[in-house]
Amino acid sequence: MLVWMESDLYKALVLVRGEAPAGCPGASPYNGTPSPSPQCVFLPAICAQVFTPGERICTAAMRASEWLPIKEICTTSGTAGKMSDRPQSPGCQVRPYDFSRACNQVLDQENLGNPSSSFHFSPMLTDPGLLYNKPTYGGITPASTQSFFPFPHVSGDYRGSELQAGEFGQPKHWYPFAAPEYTGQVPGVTAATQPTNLSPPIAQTREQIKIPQIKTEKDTDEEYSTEMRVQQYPTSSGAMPHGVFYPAAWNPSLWPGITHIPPPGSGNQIPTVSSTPSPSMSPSPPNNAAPGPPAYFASQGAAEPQAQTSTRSSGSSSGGCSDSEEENLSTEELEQFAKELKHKRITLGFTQADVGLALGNLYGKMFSQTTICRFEALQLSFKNMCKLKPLLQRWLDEAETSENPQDMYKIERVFADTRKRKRRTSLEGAVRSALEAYFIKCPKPNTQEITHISDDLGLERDVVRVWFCNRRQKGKRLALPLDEEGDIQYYEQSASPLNLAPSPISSQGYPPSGYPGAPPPLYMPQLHRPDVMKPGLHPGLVGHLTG
DNA sequence: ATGCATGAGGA
DNA sequence: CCTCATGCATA
Repeated sequence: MLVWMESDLYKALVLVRGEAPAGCPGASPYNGTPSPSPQCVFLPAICAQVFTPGERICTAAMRASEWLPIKEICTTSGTAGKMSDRPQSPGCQVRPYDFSRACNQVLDQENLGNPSSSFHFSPMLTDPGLLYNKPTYGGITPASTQSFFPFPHVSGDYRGSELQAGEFGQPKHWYPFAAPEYTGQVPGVTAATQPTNLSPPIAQTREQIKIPQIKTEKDTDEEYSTEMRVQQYPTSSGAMPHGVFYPAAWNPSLWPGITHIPPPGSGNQIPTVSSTPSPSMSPSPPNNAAPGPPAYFASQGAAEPQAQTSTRSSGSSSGGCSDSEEENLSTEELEQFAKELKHKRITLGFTQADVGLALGNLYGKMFSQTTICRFEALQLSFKNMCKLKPLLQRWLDEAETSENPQDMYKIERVFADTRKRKRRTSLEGAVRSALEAYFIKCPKPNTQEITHISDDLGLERDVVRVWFCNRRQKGKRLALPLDEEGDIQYYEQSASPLNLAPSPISSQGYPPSGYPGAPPPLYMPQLHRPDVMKPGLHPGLVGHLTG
């Protein structure tokens, strides 16, 4: 573990939340004291209060890449209340990995192709030795540190050049460095290469769309974006982008009988997650923000229709995830883990995107912020959760113990996005409502029906088709545990060809009175709830299903 | 955080 | 064509 002196903690701190609390003397980020990096600032000891135990700081005595966890000095969490994952204020970021992690590696890796400006600030690693002289890693030299990771490399076999288009061909947004304007949501690419994002302000896309209500984001009309983008990827293989590593072990089994086994005595007691800011096992403040009630584990059944309709609360998830890596998981375990992950991640100062990236670095298979987000929010299928959990678990373990968490991120890579992606269609409220209405009537329209709908709403068939696909998928994710919601309504799949009655929109200008902008209903495969619903229930019933 | 999209794999 | 996993782009 880390070896550090308490005194250091009082010497310098990082503005974890981007800002020091009001009334904190000398809270100014750059109050004259030299800081190891733009993100490390000196603050009076008194300011230690802004930190919460577990958070990481960088003392002046350390190097930019060395971050230590705050222990007891912080008992309050002044700003911990509601922080966003990403520090917003420039220069006050908590991105432990920022410099060092990049520089060390990037530089010696052939990554140079990209004269990305980001690389140029040199990380004051004047004395690298300091960074790696910890007992734990004794012997490791700075050089070797670059891609080292204590744990087993799941992917001894990076499929290096595999460069799967699917994974790497897309523009990824990722700001490994403390770019001043790191906005948090990873807007784009490094400034250096900020591409054409500058898409022409306008254009007329309407033409392709019959209805004015439909608009496409980013009006570039004709062409889908083809711009080149810079991608920053971790890489431990120099020239090789990370291959996508798929552990052969991923042996997704079908849906496990969803379980809800409250392991009574198990040390792993899991608090009831749903309702309250559950107590977290971690030492930090209660800000755990588990979004809503874990809403899934309910009907992912598609894969296994008849399996567990009303289960979800029984036996252990044997068969759950037959993944060599992970034992059988119960929903509780997953929920618990998700919360833990989120909490610790935030505590450690990592963003969801960071985690996804780190996984790529560690296992060769990276994930997007979206995926991590969904994982934390339990919005992935059970199977998927099971699959990801082991990876995240290991990341977490590593992040917690590593003294150089930055190492979890490495370099940046440049990728040219060659794929064209269809402009995202933005459906207007009324159209969405109409689709919802149709969905209620028929969650799974056939080709004809789709055509009908698309004609009716003036949408492209494909848009409609995809919408339904996504809607169904969403329905599954949103499915709430039956038990909990009691009367959740499940819309039955219209068995017969939709009598696509009147178009909610075109015929009436608005969704049928039945579902005025009704929130998405829950979609349940017929097999699950054969009898429960009938189209046309009132919106109120399904209202709670969507956020 | 989430809407729309892509693509693999499966009928 | 669907489901499912996943992600870009955006709210």
